[in-house]
Amino acid sequence: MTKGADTRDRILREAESLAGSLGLDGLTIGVLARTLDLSKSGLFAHFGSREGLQLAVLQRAADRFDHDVLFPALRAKSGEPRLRALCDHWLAWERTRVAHGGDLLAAAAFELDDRPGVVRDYLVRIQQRWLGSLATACTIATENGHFHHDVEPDPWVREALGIILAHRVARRLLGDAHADARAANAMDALFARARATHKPKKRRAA
Amino acid sequence: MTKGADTRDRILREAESLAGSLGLDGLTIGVLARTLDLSKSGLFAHFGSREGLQLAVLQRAADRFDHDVLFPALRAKSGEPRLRALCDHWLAWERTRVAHGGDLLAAAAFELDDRPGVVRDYLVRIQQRWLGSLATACTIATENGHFHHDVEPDPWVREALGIILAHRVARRLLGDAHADARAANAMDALFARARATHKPKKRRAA
DNA sequence: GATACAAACGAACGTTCGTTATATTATGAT
DNA sequence: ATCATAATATAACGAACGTTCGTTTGTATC
Repeated sequence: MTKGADTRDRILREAESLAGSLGLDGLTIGVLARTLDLSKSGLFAHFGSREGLQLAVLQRAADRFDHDVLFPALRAKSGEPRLRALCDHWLAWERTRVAHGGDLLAAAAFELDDRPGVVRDYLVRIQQRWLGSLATACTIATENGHFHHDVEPDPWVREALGIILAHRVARRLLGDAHADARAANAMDALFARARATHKPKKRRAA
Repeated sequence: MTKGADTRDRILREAESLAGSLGLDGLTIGVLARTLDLSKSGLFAHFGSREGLQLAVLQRAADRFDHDVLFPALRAKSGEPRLRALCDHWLAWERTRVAHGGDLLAAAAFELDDRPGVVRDYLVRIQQRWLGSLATACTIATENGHFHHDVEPDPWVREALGIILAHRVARRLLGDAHADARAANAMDALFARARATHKPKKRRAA
Protein backbone atom coordinates (compact mmCIF):
# COMPACT_ATOMS: atom_id res chain seq x y z
CA MET A 1 0.00 0.00 0.00
CA THR A 2 2.49 2.55 1.16
CA LYS A 3 5.36 1.05 -0.77
CA GLY A 4 3.78 1.58 -4.15
CA ALA A 5 2.80 5.16 -3.49
CA ASP A 6 6.30 5.74 -2.28
CA THR A 7 8.09 4.72 -5.44
CA ARG A 8 5.40 6.39 -7.48
CA ASP A 9 6.41 9.56 -5.75
CA ARG A 10 10.08 8.93 -6.33
CA ILE A 11 9.30 8.46 -9.98
CA LEU A 12 7.29 11.64 -10.26
CA ARG A 13 9.87 13.69 -8.47
CA GLU A 14 12.54 12.63 -10.93
CA ALA A 15 10.13 12.86 -13.83
CA GLU A 16 9.25 16.44 -13.00
CA SER A 17 12.85 17.51 -13.01
CA LEU A 18 13.57 15.56 -16.18
CA ALA A 19 10.54 16.96 -17.96
CA GLY A 20 11.57 20.42 -16.83
CA SER A 21 14.64 20.38 -18.99
CA LEU A 22 13.67 17.99 -21.76
CA GLY A 23 9.99 18.84 -22.00
CA LEU A 24 7.06 16.57 -21.41
CA ASP A 25 7.67 15.09 -24.82
CA GLY A 26 11.33 14.49 -24.18
CA LEU A 27 10.47 12.65 -21.00
CA THR A 28 10.96 9.01 -21.86
CA ILE A 29 10.04 5.94 -19.89
CA GLY A 30 13.28 4.16 -20.68
CA VAL A 31 15.51 6.99 -19.56
CA LEU A 32 13.39 7.62 -16.50
CA ALA A 33 13.57 3.96 -15.51
CA ARG A 34 17.32 3.81 -16.01
CA THR A 35 17.81 6.95 -13.93
CA LEU A 36 15.84 5.47 -11.06
CA ASP A 37 17.24 1.95 -11.38
CA LEU A 38 13.83 0.55 -12.17
CA SER A 39 12.66 -1.68 -14.95
CA LYS A 40 10.70 -0.02 -17.71
CA SER A 41 7.76 -2.31 -17.13
CA GLY A 42 7.77 -1.83 -13.39
CA LEU A 43 7.70 1.90 -13.82
CA PHE A 44 5.15 1.69 -16.58
CA ALA A 45 2.73 -0.23 -14.39
CA HIS A 46 2.33 2.76 -12.13
CA PHE A 47 0.72 4.86 -14.82
CA GLY A 48 -0.74 2.51 -17.40
CA SER A 49 0.42 4.59 -20.32
CA ARG A 50 2.85 7.28 -21.28
CA GLU A 51 0.02 9.75 -21.36
CA GLY A 52 -0.87 8.71 -17.84
CA LEU A 53 2.67 9.44 -16.75
CA GLN A 54 2.65 12.86 -18.38
CA LEU A 55 -0.64 13.65 -16.76
CA ALA A 56 0.62 12.57 -13.36
CA VAL A 57 3.74 14.68 -13.72
CA LEU A 58 1.70 17.70 -14.65
CA GLN A 59 -0.65 17.07 -11.76
CA ARG A 60 2.21 16.85 -9.33
CA ALA A 61 3.70 20.06 -10.63
CA ALA A 62 0.35 21.80 -10.31
CA ASP A 63 -0.11 20.55 -6.77
CA ARG A 64 3.28 21.77 -5.78
CA PHE A 65 2.59 25.10 -7.42
CA ASP A 66 -0.57 25.47 -5.37
CA HIS A 67 1.33 24.49 -2.26
CA ASP A 68 4.29 26.77 -2.79
CA VAL A 69 2.68 29.71 -4.52
CA LEU A 70 -1.07 29.94 -4.32
CA PHE A 71 -1.87 28.82 -0.79
CA PRO A 72 0.82 30.80 1.05
CA ALA A 73 -0.18 33.94 -0.83
CA LEU A 74 -3.84 33.52 0.05
CA ARG A 75 -2.91 34.29 3.62
CA ALA A 76 -2.09 37.86 2.67
CA LYS A 77 -4.79 40.51 2.98
CA SER A 78 -6.94 40.59 -0.12
CA GLY A 79 -6.35 43.32 -2.64
CA GLU A 80 -2.92 44.53 -3.57
CA PRO A 81 -1.04 42.73 -0.78
CA ARG A 82 -2.41 39.39 -1.89
CA LEU A 83 -1.71 40.11 -5.53
CA ARG A 84 1.79 41.13 -4.57
CA ALA A 85 2.27 37.92 -2.61
CA LEU A 86 0.97 35.85 -5.51
CA CYS A 87 3.38 37.49 -7.93
CA ASP A 88 6.35 37.34 -5.60
CA HIS A 89 5.83 33.67 -4.88
CA TRP A 90 5.29 33.08 -8.57
CA LEU A 91 8.55 34.73 -9.46
CA ALA A 92 10.37 32.88 -6.70
CA TRP A 93 8.96 29.59 -7.97
CA GLU A 94 9.99 30.34 -11.50
CA ARG A 95 13.40 31.46 -10.36
CA THR A 96 14.21 28.36 -8.37
CA ARG A 97 12.88 26.08 -11.10
CA VAL A 98 14.80 27.89 -13.74
CA ALA A 99 17.97 27.47 -11.73
CA HIS A 100 17.84 23.68 -12.04
CA GLY A 101 15.72 21.71 -14.40
CA GLY A 102 13.38 24.43 -15.55
CA ASP A 103 9.76 25.24 -14.92
CA LEU A 104 7.75 22.40 -16.33
CA LEU A 105 4.51 24.36 -16.45
CA ALA A 106 5.98 27.20 -18.47
CA ALA A 107 7.81 24.84 -20.79
CA ALA A 108 4.68 22.81 -21.35
CA ALA A 109 2.76 25.96 -22.21
CA PHE A 110 4.96 26.39 -25.26
CA GLU A 111 5.32 22.72 -26.01
CA LEU A 112 1.71 21.64 -25.94
CA ASP A 113 0.40 24.71 -27.74
CA ASP A 114 -0.63 22.79 -30.70
CA ARG A 115 -0.92 19.21 -29.60
CA PRO A 116 -4.51 18.32 -28.73
CA GLY A 117 -5.18 15.73 -26.10
CA VAL A 118 -5.98 15.25 -22.44
CA VAL A 119 -2.57 16.45 -21.35
CA ARG A 120 -2.96 19.74 -23.14
CA ASP A 121 -6.52 20.11 -21.89
CA TYR A 122 -5.38 19.63 -18.34
CA LEU A 123 -2.60 22.16 -18.73
CA VAL A 124 -5.01 24.72 -20.14
CA ARG A 125 -7.26 24.29 -17.14
CA ILE A 126 -4.35 24.73 -14.77
CA GLN A 127 -3.11 27.88 -16.44
CA GLN A 128 -6.53 29.40 -16.78
CA ARG A 129 -7.27 28.79 -13.15
CA TRP A 130 -4.01 30.42 -12.12
CA LEU A 131 -4.33 33.44 -14.37
CA GLY A 132 -7.92 33.72 -13.22
CA SER A 133 -6.80 33.86 -9.62
CA LEU A 134 -4.44 36.67 -10.47
CA ALA A 135 -7.11 38.56 -12.35
CA THR A 136 -9.49 38.26 -9.44
CA ALA A 137 -6.91 39.54 -7.01
CA CYS A 138 -6.20 42.41 -9.37
CA THR A 139 -9.87 43.27 -9.67
CA ILE A 140 -10.17 43.42 -5.92
CA ALA A 141 -7.12 45.65 -5.76
CA THR A 142 -8.80 48.15 -8.06
CA GLU A 143 -12.07 47.96 -6.16
CA ASN A 144 -10.25 48.50 -2.91
CA GLY A 145 -8.64 51.59 -4.31
CA HIS A 146 -5.18 50.08 -3.94
CA PHE A 147 -4.88 50.24 -7.69
CA HIS A 148 -6.02 53.06 -9.89
CA HIS A 149 -9.59 52.43 -11.00
CA ASP A 150 -8.77 52.26 -14.70
CA VAL A 151 -6.30 49.39 -14.30
CA GLU A 152 -7.65 46.52 -16.38
CA PRO A 153 -7.06 43.15 -14.75
CA ASP A 154 -6.59 40.98 -17.83
CA PRO A 155 -3.95 43.13 -19.51
CA TRP A 156 -2.29 43.61 -16.15
CA VAL A 157 -2.07 39.87 -15.60
CA ARG A 158 -0.75 39.39 -19.09
CA GLU A 159 2.05 41.80 -18.34
CA ALA A 160 2.95 39.81 -15.27
CA LEU A 161 2.97 36.66 -17.39
CA GLY A 162 5.28 38.39 -19.83
CA ILE A 163 7.73 39.18 -17.06
CA ILE A 164 7.84 35.54 -16.00
CA LEU A 165 8.28 34.20 -19.52
CA ALA A 166 10.90 36.76 -20.49
CA HIS A 167 12.77 35.93 -17.31
CA ARG A 168 13.04 32.32 -18.30
CA VAL A 169 14.40 33.10 -21.73
CA ALA A 170 16.86 35.63 -20.36
CA ARG A 171 18.09 33.37 -17.62
CA ARG A 172 18.20 30.00 -19.27
CA LEU A 173 18.72 30.63 -22.94
CA LEU A 174 20.71 33.85 -22.92
CA GLY A 175 22.40 33.20 -19.60
CA ASP A 176 21.78 36.68 -18.25
CA ALA A 177 23.15 36.82 -14.72
CA HIS A 178 21.04 39.87 -13.89
CA ALA A 179 17.83 38.20 -15.01
CA ASP A 180 16.54 37.67 -11.49
CA ALA A 181 17.00 41.28 -10.47
CA ARG A 182 15.61 42.51 -13.76
CA ALA A 183 12.46 40.47 -13.33
CA ALA A 184 12.03 41.70 -9.77
CA ASN A 185 12.45 45.29 -10.93
CA ALA A 186 9.95 44.80 -13.71
CA MET A 187 7.46 43.41 -11.23
CA ASP A 188 8.03 46.35 -8.90
CA ALA A 189 7.45 48.75 -11.75
CA LEU A 190 4.29 46.97 -12.79
CA PHE A 191 2.86 47.44 -9.32
CA ALA A 192 4.08 50.99 -8.97
CA ARG A 193 2.47 51.94 -12.25
CA ALA A 194 -0.86 50.44 -11.22
CA ARG A 195 -0.86 52.48 -8.04
CA ALA A 196 0.05 55.77 -9.64
CA THR A 197 -2.50 57.99 -11.32
CA HIS A 198 -1.70 58.10 -14.98
CA LYS A 199 -2.87 60.09 -17.94
CA PRO A 200 -5.35 58.49 -20.38
CA LYS A 201 -3.68 56.49 -23.13
CA LYS A 202 -4.98 55.89 -26.61
CA ARG A 203 -6.38 52.44 -26.90
CA ARG A 204 -7.37 50.29 -29.85
CA ALA A 205 -10.55 48.28 -30.25
CA ALA A 206 -11.16 45.61 -27.61
CA MET B 1 22.57 22.17 -59.31
CA THR B 2 19.34 24.11 -59.24
CA LYS B 3 17.19 21.04 -58.82
CA GLY B 4 18.82 20.07 -55.57
CA ALA B 5 18.60 23.51 -54.10
CA ASP B 6 14.99 23.56 -55.14
CA THR B 7 13.90 20.47 -53.26
CA ARG B 8 16.10 21.50 -50.40
CA ASP B 9 14.00 24.60 -50.20
CA ARG B 10 10.77 22.64 -50.43
CA ILE B 11 12.01 20.52 -47.58
CA LEU B 12 12.94 23.46 -45.40
CA ARG B 13 9.67 25.22 -46.03
CA GLU B 14 7.72 22.22 -44.82
CA ALA B 15 10.20 21.57 -42.04
CA GLU B 16 9.83 25.08 -40.69
CA SER B 17 6.09 24.77 -40.44
CA LEU B 18 6.32 21.31 -38.95
CA ALA B 19 8.91 22.38 -36.39
CA GLY B 20 6.76 25.35 -35.54
CA SER B 21 4.06 23.18 -34.07
CA LEU B 22 6.01 20.11 -32.98
CA GLY B 23 9.21 21.80 -31.97
CA LEU B 24 12.66 21.26 -33.41
CA ASP B 25 12.84 18.05 -31.44
CA GLY B 26 9.50 16.82 -32.65
CA LEU B 27 10.59 17.40 -36.22
CA THR B 28 11.39 13.96 -37.54
CA ILE B 29 13.03 12.92 -40.77
CA GLY B 30 10.61 10.09 -41.42
CA VAL B 31 7.49 12.20 -41.04
CA LEU B 32 9.01 15.03 -43.03
CA ALA B 33 9.91 12.67 -45.88
CA ARG B 34 6.46 11.10 -45.92
CA THR B 35 4.81 14.52 -45.99
CA LEU B 36 6.89 15.55 -48.98
CA ASP B 37 6.75 12.21 -50.78
CA LEU B 38 10.45 11.75 -50.52
CA SER B 39 12.52 8.87 -49.29
CA LYS B 40 14.07 9.25 -45.89
CA SER B 41 17.54 8.75 -47.28
CA GLY B 42 16.99 11.12 -50.17
CA LEU B 43 15.94 13.83 -47.79
CA PHE B 44 18.68 12.95 -45.36
CA ALA B 45 21.35 13.40 -48.03
CA HIS B 46 20.58 17.10 -48.22
CA PHE B 47 21.69 17.75 -44.68
CA GLY B 48 24.04 14.98 -43.66
CA SER B 49 22.57 14.64 -40.21
CA ARG B 50 19.54 15.44 -38.19
CA GLU B 51 21.44 18.20 -36.49
CA GLY B 52 22.26 19.60 -39.91
CA LEU B 53 18.59 19.64 -40.74
CA GLN B 54 17.69 21.40 -37.51
CA LEU B 55 20.41 23.94 -38.12
CA ALA B 56 19.23 24.57 -41.67
CA VAL B 57 15.66 25.03 -40.51
CA LEU B 58 16.73 27.50 -37.89
CA GLN B 59 18.88 29.33 -40.40
CA ARG B 60 16.02 29.60 -42.84
CA ALA B 61 13.74 30.93 -40.13
CA ALA B 62 16.35 33.48 -39.14
CA ASP B 63 16.84 34.59 -42.73
CA ARG B 64 13.15 35.03 -43.20
CA PHE B 65 12.94 36.93 -39.95
CA ASP B 66 15.61 39.31 -41.15
CA HIS B 67 13.84 39.67 -44.45
CA ASP B 68 10.37 40.24 -43.04
CA VAL B 69 11.14 42.08 -39.83
CA LEU B 70 14.61 43.52 -39.50
CA PHE B 71 15.38 44.84 -42.98
CA PRO B 72 12.06 46.56 -43.68
CA ALA B 73 12.21 48.27 -40.30
CA LEU B 74 15.70 49.56 -40.90
CA ARG B 75 14.28 51.82 -43.54
CA ALA B 76 12.47 53.83 -40.88
CA LYS B 77 14.18 56.88 -39.43
CA SER B 78 16.49 55.90 -36.60
CA GLY B 79 15.34 56.47 -33.06
CA GLU B 80 11.80 55.85 -31.95
CA PRO B 81 10.32 55.40 -35.46
CA ARG B 82 12.74 52.61 -36.23
CA LEU B 83 12.22 50.96 -32.87
CA ARG B 84 8.50 51.21 -33.45
CA ALA B 85 8.84 49.63 -36.88
CA LEU B 86 10.98 46.84 -35.47
CA CYS B 87 8.42 46.03 -32.79
CA ASP B 88 5.43 46.30 -35.11
CA HIS B 89 6.97 43.98 -37.66
CA TRP B 90 8.03 41.67 -34.88
CA LEU B 91 4.53 41.46 -33.54
CA ALA B 92 3.11 40.97 -37.02
CA TRP B 93 5.57 38.15 -37.63
CA GLU B 94 4.71 36.48 -34.37
CA ARG B 95 1.00 36.93 -35.03
CA THR B 96 1.02 35.35 -38.47
CA ARG B 97 3.24 32.50 -37.32
CA VAL B 98 1.10 31.86 -34.32
CA ALA B 99 -1.93 31.65 -36.54
CA HIS B 100 -0.63 28.58 -38.34
CA GLY B 101 2.23 26.41 -37.24
CA GLY B 102 3.68 28.64 -34.59
CA ASP B 103 6.80 30.72 -34.33
CA LEU B 104 9.73 28.36 -34.51
CA LEU B 105 12.20 30.81 -33.01
CA ALA B 106 10.11 31.47 -29.93
CA ALA B 107 9.33 27.78 -29.47
CA ALA B 108 12.99 26.87 -29.81
CA ALA B 109 13.92 29.43 -27.19
CA PHE B 110 12.00 27.41 -24.63
CA GLU B 111 12.85 24.03 -26.06
CA LEU B 112 16.60 24.34 -26.37
CA ASP B 113 17.04 26.13 -23.04
CA ASP B 114 18.90 23.32 -21.56
CA ARG B 115 20.19 21.25 -24.41
CA PRO B 116 23.76 22.17 -25.26
CA GLY B 117 24.99 21.83 -28.80
CA VAL B 118 25.53 23.71 -32.02
CA VAL B 119 21.81 24.18 -32.59
CA ARG B 120 21.35 25.88 -29.28
CA ASP B 121 24.47 27.95 -29.77
CA TYR B 122 23.21 29.16 -33.09
CA LEU B 123 19.83 30.04 -31.66
CA VAL B 124 21.44 32.01 -28.86
CA ARG B 125 23.44 34.01 -31.37
CA ILE B 126 20.30 34.74 -33.37
CA GLN B 127 18.33 35.89 -30.38
CA GLN B 128 21.12 37.96 -28.93
CA ARG B 129 21.66 39.70 -32.22
CA TRP B 130 17.97 40.50 -32.49
CA LEU B 131 17.56 41.73 -28.94
CA GLY B 132 20.76 43.69 -29.39
CA SER B 133 19.32 45.43 -32.43
CA LEU B 134 16.31 46.41 -30.39
CA ALA B 135 18.43 47.67 -27.53
CA THR B 136 20.50 49.76 -29.90
CA ALA B 137 17.44 51.30 -31.45
CA CYS B 138 16.11 52.02 -27.98
CA THR B 139 19.35 53.65 -26.91
CA ILE B 140 19.23 55.92 -29.92
CA ALA B 141 15.65 56.80 -29.12
CA THR B 142 16.69 58.00 -25.68
CA GLU B 143 19.67 59.91 -27.06
CA ASN B 144 17.45 61.55 -29.63
CA GLY B 145 15.13 62.67 -26.93
CA HIS B 146 12.26 60.63 -28.38
CA PHE B 147 12.28 58.62 -25.22
CA HIS B 148 12.71 59.97 -21.74
CA HIS B 149 16.37 59.95 -20.81
CA ASP B 150 15.98 57.56 -17.91
CA VAL B 151 14.51 54.78 -20.05
CA GLU B 152 16.87 51.81 -19.77
CA PRO B 153 17.22 49.91 -23.03
CA ASP B 154 17.70 46.39 -21.71
CA PRO B 155 14.70 46.33 -19.39
CA TRP B 156 12.67 48.03 -22.07
CA VAL B 157 13.57 45.36 -24.61
CA ARG B 158 12.80 42.66 -22.10
CA GLU B 159 9.33 44.09 -21.65
CA ALA B 160 8.79 43.94 -25.38
CA LEU B 161 9.96 40.33 -25.35
CA GLY B 162 7.47 39.62 -22.59
CA ILE B 163 4.64 40.99 -24.70
CA ILE B 164 5.56 38.72 -27.58
CA LEU B 165 5.89 35.62 -25.44
CA ALA B 166 2.71 36.27 -23.48
CA HIS B 167 0.88 36.79 -26.74
CA ARG B 168 1.83 33.37 -27.95
CA VAL B 169 0.65 31.66 -24.78
CA ALA B 170 -2.59 33.62 -24.77
CA ARG B 171 -3.34 32.99 -28.41
CA ARG B 172 -2.24 29.44 -28.89
CA LEU B 173 -2.57 27.75 -25.54
CA LEU B 174 -5.44 29.64 -24.02
CA GLY B 175 -7.17 30.45 -27.29
CA ASP B 176 -7.78 34.08 -26.42
CA ALA B 177 -9.44 35.70 -29.44
CA HIS B 178 -8.48 39.17 -28.23
CA ALA B 179 -4.83 38.25 -27.90
CA ASP B 180 -3.76 40.17 -31.00
CA ALA B 181 -5.40 43.39 -29.91
CA ARG B 182 -4.16 42.96 -26.36
CA ALA B 183 -0.59 42.58 -27.52
CA ALA B 184 -0.90 45.63 -29.76
CA ASN B 185 -2.29 47.64 -26.89
CA ALA B 186 0.49 46.52 -24.61
CA MET B 187 3.05 47.56 -27.19
CA ASP B 188 1.38 50.96 -27.57
CA ALA B 189 1.44 51.43 -23.83
CA LEU B 190 5.09 50.46 -23.65
CA PHE B 191 5.96 53.17 -26.14
CA ALA B 192 3.67 55.75 -24.59
CA ARG B 193 5.24 55.17 -21.20
CA ALA B 194 8.75 55.60 -22.56
CA ARG B 195 7.82 58.92 -24.09
CA ALA B 196 6.10 60.34 -21.06
CA THR B 197 7.98 61.92 -18.19
CA HIS B 198 7.51 59.76 -15.18
CA LYS B 199 8.28 60.04 -11.52
CA PRO B 200 11.35 58.26 -10.12
CA LYS B 201 10.69 54.66 -9.07
CA LYS B 202 12.45 52.69 -6.38
CA ARG B 203 14.86 50.28 -7.90
CA ARG B 204 16.70 47.29 -6.51
CA ALA B 205 20.38 46.54 -6.94
CA ALA B 206 21.52 45.93 -10.50
C1' DG C 1 3.65 -21.62 7.39
C1' DA C 2 -0.03 -21.09 3.81
C1' DT C 3 -2.62 -17.71 1.18
C1' DA C 4 -3.50 -13.51 -1.25
C1' DC C 5 -2.28 -9.47 -3.24
C1' DA C 6 0.91 -5.61 -4.49
C1' DA C 7 5.12 -4.35 -6.70
C1' DA C 8 8.78 -4.99 -9.63
C1' DC C 9 11.08 -7.78 -13.03
C1' DG C 10 13.06 -9.59 -17.71
C1' DA C 11 12.04 -10.59 -22.24
C1' DA C 12 9.89 -9.76 -26.20
C1' DC C 13 6.54 -7.30 -29.39
C1' DG C 14 5.98 -4.11 -33.38
C1' DT C 15 7.20 0.51 -34.71
C1' DT C 16 9.96 4.45 -35.47
C1' DC C 17 14.13 6.72 -34.92
C1' DG C 18 18.71 8.44 -37.32
C1' DT C 19 22.09 6.65 -40.21
C1' DT C 20 24.70 4.00 -43.78
C1' DA C 21 25.69 1.28 -48.01
C1' DT C 22 24.46 0.56 -52.40
C1' DA C 23 21.85 1.16 -56.43
C1' DT C 24 19.15 3.82 -59.80
C1' DT C 25 17.66 7.76 -62.27
C1' DA C 26 18.01 12.60 -63.86
C1' DT C 27 20.83 16.54 -65.38
C1' DG C 28 24.43 19.16 -67.64
C1' DA C 29 28.87 19.55 -69.99
C1' DT C 30 31.64 17.96 -73.64
C1' DA D 1 25.51 10.74 -77.75
C1' DT D 2 28.61 10.07 -73.92
C1' DC D 3 29.89 10.42 -69.59
C1' DA D 4 30.52 12.39 -65.00
C1' DT D 5 28.14 13.89 -61.39
C1' DA D 6 24.19 15.33 -58.83
C1' DA D 7 19.87 13.78 -57.01
C1' DT D 8 16.98 10.46 -55.35
C1' DA D 9 15.64 5.67 -54.15
C1' DT D 10 15.84 0.87 -51.99
C1' DA D 11 17.22 -1.84 -48.35
C1' DA D 12 18.97 -2.58 -44.23
C1' DC D 13 21.30 -1.38 -39.67
C1' DG D 14 21.26 -0.98 -34.48
C1' DA D 15 19.08 1.55 -30.98
C1' DA D 16 15.25 3.37 -28.60
C1' DC D 17 10.46 3.96 -28.32
C1' DG D 18 5.78 2.54 -25.76
C1' DT D 19 3.52 -1.51 -24.56
C1' DT D 20 2.26 -6.40 -23.25
C1' DC D 21 3.14 -10.69 -21.20
C1' DG D 22 4.18 -14.18 -17.80
C1' DT D 23 6.85 -14.54 -13.79
C1' DT D 24 9.16 -13.54 -9.59
C1' DT D 25 9.76 -11.11 -5.39
C1' DG D 26 8.05 -8.72 -1.39
C1' DT D 27 4.62 -7.95 2.21
C1' DA D 28 1.01 -8.34 4.76
C1' DT D 29 -3.24 -11.48 6.79
C1' DC D 30 -4.98 -15.50 8.55
